[in-house]
Amino acid sequence: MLAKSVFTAIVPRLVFRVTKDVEEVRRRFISVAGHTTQSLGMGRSVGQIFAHVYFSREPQSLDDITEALGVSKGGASMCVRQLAQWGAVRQVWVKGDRKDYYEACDDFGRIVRRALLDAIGSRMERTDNLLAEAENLLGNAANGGKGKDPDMVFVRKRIRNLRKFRDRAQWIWEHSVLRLLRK
Amino acid sequence: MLAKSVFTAIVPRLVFRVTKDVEEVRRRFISVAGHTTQSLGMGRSVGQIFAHVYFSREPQSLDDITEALGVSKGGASMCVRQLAQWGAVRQVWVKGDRKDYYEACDDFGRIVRRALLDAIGSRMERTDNLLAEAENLLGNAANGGKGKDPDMVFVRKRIRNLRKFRDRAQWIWEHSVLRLLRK
DNA sequence: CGTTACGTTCAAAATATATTGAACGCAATG
DNA sequence: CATTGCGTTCAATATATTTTGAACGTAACG
Repeated sequence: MLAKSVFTAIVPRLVFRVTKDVEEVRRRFISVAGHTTQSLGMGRSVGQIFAHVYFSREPQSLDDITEALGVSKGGASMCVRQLAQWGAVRQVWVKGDRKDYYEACDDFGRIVRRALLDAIGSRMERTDNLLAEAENLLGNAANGGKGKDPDMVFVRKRIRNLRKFRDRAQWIWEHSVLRLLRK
Repeated sequence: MLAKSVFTAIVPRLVFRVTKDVEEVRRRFISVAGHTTQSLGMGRSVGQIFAHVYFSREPQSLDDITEALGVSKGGASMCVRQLAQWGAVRQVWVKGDRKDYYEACDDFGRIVRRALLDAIGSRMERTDNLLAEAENLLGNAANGGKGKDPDMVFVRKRIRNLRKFRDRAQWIWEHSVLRLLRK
C-alpha cells in the first residue's frame, strides 16, 4: 500500500493519463461487446466476458471475471464454457494454482466460423428436413400431372422456389462464407 | 352449407386426401418458420405470418391473418410492416374492398439481403466507430514509441488485430455475401 | 355529416430468456 | 480422512422482449 502511494506520487503524469485511457478503452469495448451479444440473443455476459479476457494481459480465473464484471460465478462458468466451445477462449494452467485460468484466442476467423456453424448449421438442416418432408408428401415435379388442385399446384411451386433458394444459400454458405473465414 | 356437404360426399377420396396434405404442409411450414424467427430473436409472429402469406394463393388481409394464426390485429399490423420493409411482402389492392391485402414476394435473395443489411449493417458501423475511437485515444501504430506501458502495448496489439479482422469481415460481407445474394 | 370499417399506436400483460446463488461433487491439501 | 477450495448445476428470480387489446385517427360510405 505504501509502495503504491509513493509510486503514484513520483511517476510522470503521462503514464497516469495513459493508464486511464487504457482503462477507458477496456470499459468501452466491454460495454459494446455486451450490448452486441445481447442484441444477438446470446446474453450480455458472454460478450462482456470475452471482451474482458481479450483485453487482459494475464490469464483470468473465474474469480477474476466475477470481480471485474460483477457477474455470478455460475454464469461466468457457463459463458466461459460456451466461449471455449467456439475457441474464443482457451484454458491455461498456472502452476501452483488450482484455479482454471483462461486467455483469449485471437483468431477471429475461426471463432466466427465456429459460432456461425453453431448458430446456422442446425437451422439449415432443419429447413432441409422440412423441405424434404414437404416434397415427399406432396410429390415432386415428376408426378406433377396427378394433382390438378390449384391449391396444390400453387404450394408445389412455392416449395420448388424455396428449395432453389435453400440450395443456393447453402452454396454461398459453404463455398463463400466458411471458406473465406478460413484465413 | 348444404352445397358443401354434397360436395364432400361426391368428390373422389383422392382430392380430399390431397387437400389434407396441403394443409398439413402449410401448418408445418408455419410452425417451423415461427420457431425459426423466434430463435433468431425476431418474435414468432413474423415468421408465422410470412409463412402463412407465402403459402396463400389469395392476397391476405390483416383479418385473414389474425383469423388464420390467432394473433392480435395490432401485432399482425406491425409484423406485416416489418415484412414489407424487407420486401418479403407487398401490398396489393383488391378493387371494391377497403382493406389492405398482402401477398408474398418470392425473391428470397433480395429479402435475405435486406434483412441482413438491417441486422448487420448498423452493428458493423458501431464496431467501426468504437475501433476508431480507441485508435484515436490510444494513438495508432505511428507513435508506437511513446507509450511503453506494457498494458498499453498489449491493448494496442489487440486492437490492431481486431481492426484487421473487421476489415476482412467487411470485405467478405460486401464482396461475397451481398453480391452473391444479388441473384 | 354522422357512422362505420379500417389500420395504427402504445401501455400493460404475457412470454421467453438470461442470470443468480445455494447446493453439490470432486480433487487437492494438510 | 477431514477440510478446504474449486467448478458446475439447476431451480428460482430478474430481465428483456414480444404480444395483446383498447383507444385513437382517418378515410370511405350512406
